[in-house]
Amino acid sequence: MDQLRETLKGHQLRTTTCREDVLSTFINKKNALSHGDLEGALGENYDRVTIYRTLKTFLEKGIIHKVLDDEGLRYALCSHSCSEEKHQHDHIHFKCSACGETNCLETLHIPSIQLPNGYQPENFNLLIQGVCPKCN
Amino acid sequence: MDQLRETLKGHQLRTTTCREDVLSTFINKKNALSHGDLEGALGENYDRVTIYRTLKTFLEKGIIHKVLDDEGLRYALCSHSCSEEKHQHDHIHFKCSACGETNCLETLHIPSIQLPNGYQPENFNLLIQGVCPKCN
DNA sequence: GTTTATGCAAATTCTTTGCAATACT
DNA sequence: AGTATTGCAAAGAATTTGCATAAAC
Repeated sequence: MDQLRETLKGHQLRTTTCREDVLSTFINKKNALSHGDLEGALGENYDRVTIYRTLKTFLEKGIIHKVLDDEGLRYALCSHSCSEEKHQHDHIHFKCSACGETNCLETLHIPSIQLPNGYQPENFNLLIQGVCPKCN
Repeated sequence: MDQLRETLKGHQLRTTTCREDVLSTFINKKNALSHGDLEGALGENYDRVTIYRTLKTFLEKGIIHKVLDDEGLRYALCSHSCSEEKHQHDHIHFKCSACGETNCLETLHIPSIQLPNGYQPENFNLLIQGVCPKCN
């Protein structure tokens, strides 16, 4: 896929098979993935450590972002044009208590909230837990 | 403090010095605390494992709840009357990027959000990152 | 040819489990 | 006395680091 190479180049990253595979896994399964999920998906192809480092690199370059819930840490693709400098910061994640999947609801945004005096908000992160359409 | 004993009894827990100390640490420092924070605060008085178990117990009994941000897992006191059965589920947490503290904004609640069809929400968890009044 | 990424081994850190001794009611 | 909690040791996960080899540009 040249799509993948483009994305990597666009973030000043060398094209390697591991990075391509990790990236395409995120694109195919559209939900948030943990390190373990990736390890499972990519089988024995890559070292555990390499996956850790790939995730770290992708985070730093703004290709993915962290998603947290009660169970732990996951990662998901940044929607459009995040980079090292600029990040999109208005995420709503939905975690299904039935199937366990976590997805970004990109079309929604978080309504503005009146904070008490002195609080200077910079970004918002909403996690909603419940039952998703597939399991409903 | 008899206040502490009352709280523990109220949740069907035996009074032990470790539980009292953990609970009073949460009450004194009013922000969210990680396992490591508690270990630091309580010094060498208790075993690391005991603190893990105390946190787990407090969680189960509804004395504390989990707070998540980019850095990881923390815990904070439940506002009023959470119990094993009933939990209050509408948290807004504010994490200060300057001092690193995370606090519950208990007086606020999350505005209702129109989810796409099929999503059945059960609880909401909003993390706002920015600068808190103390650091502003 | 130079720089960057990978794999392997090993070190750290985080969290859980089993069990005997201790403390609580 | 009877039951729940603690501490210690040890096991098991999760994550990080160093360094030599291999791959990308």
